[in-house]
Amino acid sequence: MRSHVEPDFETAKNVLEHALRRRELITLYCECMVKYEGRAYSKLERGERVVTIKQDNTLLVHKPTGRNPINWIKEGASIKFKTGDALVITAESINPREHMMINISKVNLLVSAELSDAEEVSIVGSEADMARMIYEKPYLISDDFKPVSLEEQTKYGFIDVMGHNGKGTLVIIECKRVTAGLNAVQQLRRYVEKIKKVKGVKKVVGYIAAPGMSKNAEGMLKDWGYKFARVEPPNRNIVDKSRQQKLKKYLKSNS
Amino acid sequence: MRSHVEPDFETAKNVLEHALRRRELITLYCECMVKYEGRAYSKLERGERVVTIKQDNTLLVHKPTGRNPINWIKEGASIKFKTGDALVITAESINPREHMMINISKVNLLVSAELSDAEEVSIVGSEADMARMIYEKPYLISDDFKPVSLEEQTKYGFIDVMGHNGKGTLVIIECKRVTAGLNAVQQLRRYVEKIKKVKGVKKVVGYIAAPGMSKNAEGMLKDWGYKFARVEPPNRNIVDKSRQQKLKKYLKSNS
DNA sequence: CGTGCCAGGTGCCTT
DNA sequence: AAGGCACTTGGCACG
Repeated sequence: MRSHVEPDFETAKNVLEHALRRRELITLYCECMVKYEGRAYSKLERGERVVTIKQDNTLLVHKPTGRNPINWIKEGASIKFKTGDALVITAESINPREHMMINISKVNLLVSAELSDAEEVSIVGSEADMARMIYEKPYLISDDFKPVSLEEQTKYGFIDVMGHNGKGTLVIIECKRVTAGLNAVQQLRRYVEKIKKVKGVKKVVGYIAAPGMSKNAEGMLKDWGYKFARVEPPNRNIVDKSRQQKLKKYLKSNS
Repeated sequence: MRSHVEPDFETAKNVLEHALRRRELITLYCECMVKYEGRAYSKLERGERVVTIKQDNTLLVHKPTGRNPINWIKEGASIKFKTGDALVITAESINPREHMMINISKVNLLVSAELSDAEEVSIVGSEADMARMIYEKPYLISDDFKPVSLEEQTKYGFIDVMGHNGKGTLVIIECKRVTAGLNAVQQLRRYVEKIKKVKGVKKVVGYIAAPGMSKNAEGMLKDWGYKFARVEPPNRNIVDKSRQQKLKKYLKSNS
């Protein structure tokens, strides 16, 4: 655990190089200018930001607001430091071929430490979870739906849930965990058409299973003769409702 | 600029509340456990991470590696701190209804500062830039292409470049800055069909303009009678090549 | 590797 | 607010 307040460039460079070698996670509060070239080209004029170098050499530049880094370079970059009129950090990666340059005119704070974290996050509520739920509770689609397979691979993509109805007609289901749009319908169509061709059958029933559909998407769905089943993804928004009501009032009164 | 090494929970809570009120950017190196519920449900067991609270109350939890936060809550969350056996941070937001809880068993480092950054990043090489380039250099598509409009809005999406050929037939171009896939072709198809209907014409020429196409996408393109024009997005990979060669060797020798 | 596609996608813009 | 879509998308799984 190292912490340096307003170090000069030479000190900062030494600390940074040491921390990078030791694979420490580095956080840098600084005034900087950033240039990026690679998959695109970008320039960010001087301002105060937080630069992070992670233990896999991921490099992030964060503005004081916003969820996403304003500039970044992915893991495995080659990172170097130079001093002169400024402290300059360069990061370079191949595949994709990219280069980033951070010109730092003032280092306000520099901290670093090695973090140990073996845990992976576990998430419930993905599209796969939704498909599984439908497989287990086929009545969510219709009374006569009999699921047969999950996440079947085809050349045109993979089909979330497949099965048949009472009359032996194939049924294909495309799940979306959020409102389904035009894209979802076209995806469904691709699968239906492909399956028709491959299996040599004339009729295949196609379903969109989602919490909702956009209006245009619904129109397209009808045009092509597919169906919609309203299904909520599992474990969505189980946040306590009364607490949320109180929060709503609170935020309102403070705005 | 405040920096606290291994503060006790009570101190940390006070500092955090003060920093939050002052809208400072907070960085916290700590050992923590994270639970999230809202659009999905997730749990992350105890480990060492960096927690960031940005000046708009964006909350990020970063693992020691990887580009993206492992947990987050977007700007405008209501953030609170509690102490007891642990230091607990809760963040709550409505729309979407979400809740996050960070249970901190050890605070290794706590820093905060108010950052000032008025600059916006400027990016060159987007799809829009590509469309503009084609508009100015129509020969990139074909010798007889005459562009007329850019980013035309339609109900079924917006069309990157539109124009006609020498014979007065409408030409629609869908740009992709990376290899075009099945989705791109279906997008193009949607626009072509829509335009045919709206303008009441039988023939519309459709183009994909991209640096490349996937094999399946190419097949689909041919099936539907559309065309492909190989176009590189502007300013892509202008990184010095000889320097990259050296880097490649360097990384190889160090692996 | 490329190809396809989900993501707690995010962010932007337009109706 | 809803919808459509690009993104230096990122990330994974499968051929």
